[in-house]
Amino acid sequence: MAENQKSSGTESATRVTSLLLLFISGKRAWGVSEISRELGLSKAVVHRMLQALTAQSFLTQNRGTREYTLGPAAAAFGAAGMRSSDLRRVARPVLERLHAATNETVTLSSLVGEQRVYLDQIESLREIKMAVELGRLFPLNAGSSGRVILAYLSEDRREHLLHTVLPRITSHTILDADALRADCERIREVGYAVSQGERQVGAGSVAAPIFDLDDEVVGSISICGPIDRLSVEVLESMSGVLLEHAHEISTELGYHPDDSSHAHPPAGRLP
Amino acid sequence: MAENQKSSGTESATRVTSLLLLFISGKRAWGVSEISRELGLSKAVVHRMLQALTAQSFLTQNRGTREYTLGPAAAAFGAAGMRSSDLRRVARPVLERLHAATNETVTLSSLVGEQRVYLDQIESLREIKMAVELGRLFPLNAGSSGRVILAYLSEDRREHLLHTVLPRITSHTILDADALRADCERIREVGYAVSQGERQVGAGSVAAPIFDLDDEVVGSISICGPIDRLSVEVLESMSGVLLEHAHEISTELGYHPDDSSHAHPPAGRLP
DNA sequence: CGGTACCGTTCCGCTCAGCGGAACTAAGAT
DNA sequence: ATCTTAGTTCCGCTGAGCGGAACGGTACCG
Repeated sequence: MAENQKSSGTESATRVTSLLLLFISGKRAWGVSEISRELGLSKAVVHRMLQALTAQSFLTQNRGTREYTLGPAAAAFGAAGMRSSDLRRVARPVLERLHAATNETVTLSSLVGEQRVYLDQIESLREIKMAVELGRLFPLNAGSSGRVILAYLSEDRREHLLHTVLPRITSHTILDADALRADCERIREVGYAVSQGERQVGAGSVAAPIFDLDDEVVGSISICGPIDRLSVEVLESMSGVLLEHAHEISTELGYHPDDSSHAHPPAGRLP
Repeated sequence: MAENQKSSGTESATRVTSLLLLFISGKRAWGVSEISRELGLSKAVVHRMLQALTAQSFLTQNRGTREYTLGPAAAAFGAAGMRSSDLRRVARPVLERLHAATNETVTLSSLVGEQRVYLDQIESLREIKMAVELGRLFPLNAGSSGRVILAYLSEDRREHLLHTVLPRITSHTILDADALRADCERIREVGYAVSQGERQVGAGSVAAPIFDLDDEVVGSISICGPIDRLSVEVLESMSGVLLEHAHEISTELGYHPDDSSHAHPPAGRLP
């Protein structure tokens, strides 16, 4: 998790972002030494960055424990990010229809670096239902929403990710690279992913990918809920309507499957 | 607006945050040259920072216009930032009681740099009601929630702010520095601020400050609604209950008005 | 359709921001 | 009392990255 990819641009900016990203990776409060170990930077550097970010209200320091947490500027920054998210805005009405059609919780995830984040959800109206935590990062190997993104990533990025240490979330999380590779292939054949209890015990979900106008995967939508209502068979039976709705979002983002504006599936930013 | 205060910590981190903060100050999309002018940095520097931030999904670049907007990683901070706000968590139950007592919309604002942001609200149950947009930044000179913060800022910070160009939000926004100074003094005498139509036409509000354990103002709560229900007299009559609730929040944050751990109203971070 | 005025992007040599090892203090834990 | 681990501060050396200049692209002229 302490991987710093060869960054374009200035390194100092990348440091700031990776520091900030720590605070949405589960753990809320961090100390200087913890961060220094996690990012492989000297305590002095981390301390100075934390001071700067605290002065700008992006972080706040707990007087007692001396630990840092996200501050009001982070909240404002995030709210602005939500508002100006094309994906979220475009997906909202489609999610509403999907929710009406299934009466289960439906979610929207977005790719962020080599992880994903829940950008939106509409909860089921049933009494027993599932609800996810918005704004928290999850790895791509656990759960259908993540793995369907993994399956449609460019091979370079997928392989790079598969060569890192994959985190275990539940006892059902798949960690083996070969198993993941095989599953990704299966997912690409049918167009959607199904999972049970990989990210959240007692939960089942089916997810479909969303593409942008460059034909690259940018996120996914899912139907999810308690496992005793959503067996594999039920999830499979929902894949049709799910795929239709996912495709609708992609189309509105400018995706054209038959588009050949690029010669082939494009890789990075090389000419 | 292109002010860079003498920052503690590393300057490069401050640069990154001030760049990010640009994107929550109204304008959604920014180009390299615009930012370079706004922040007083060379285009080369800005370009490199933008590349780094884009690679990390904090920003995305519009292929057509080449302008940058907030990306999915930014959106991830929305929910996460809100969740980890102490102020918000502590204030929530108090806001609920205040809402029950008044049946008007009640809001929570937090100081961010020289502006404020709405962190939370509970909307009135009436049909004609007011609702604010969470996570949006507003200047301190417009509206009661902002000005009550301004009134209790340290004199240094207040004067510094009054010497900058104040933005006009509505035709009723007060811009004159002397008028603001006088109003701040009046506010400190009674402990609360009242405003009508300064930030939002047709809206009236009364606001009280919230202090932390350093006796510094960190935010405010307000009661607000349509002006024809909330005349100045009505707003004044609500100030008592408002002040009680605000005080309750401050106390839970560790505020002790009779505390003399510091000799006098403290300024900055000097020993 | 050459001229003009922007835009974003890239290059490269110089320089000072800031890195990091070390020293220090504070607070638990043993 | 001693050990461990936390956060913070200091200072001299150095390479990350600054910024002026040059370049290529696009849009709007007259």
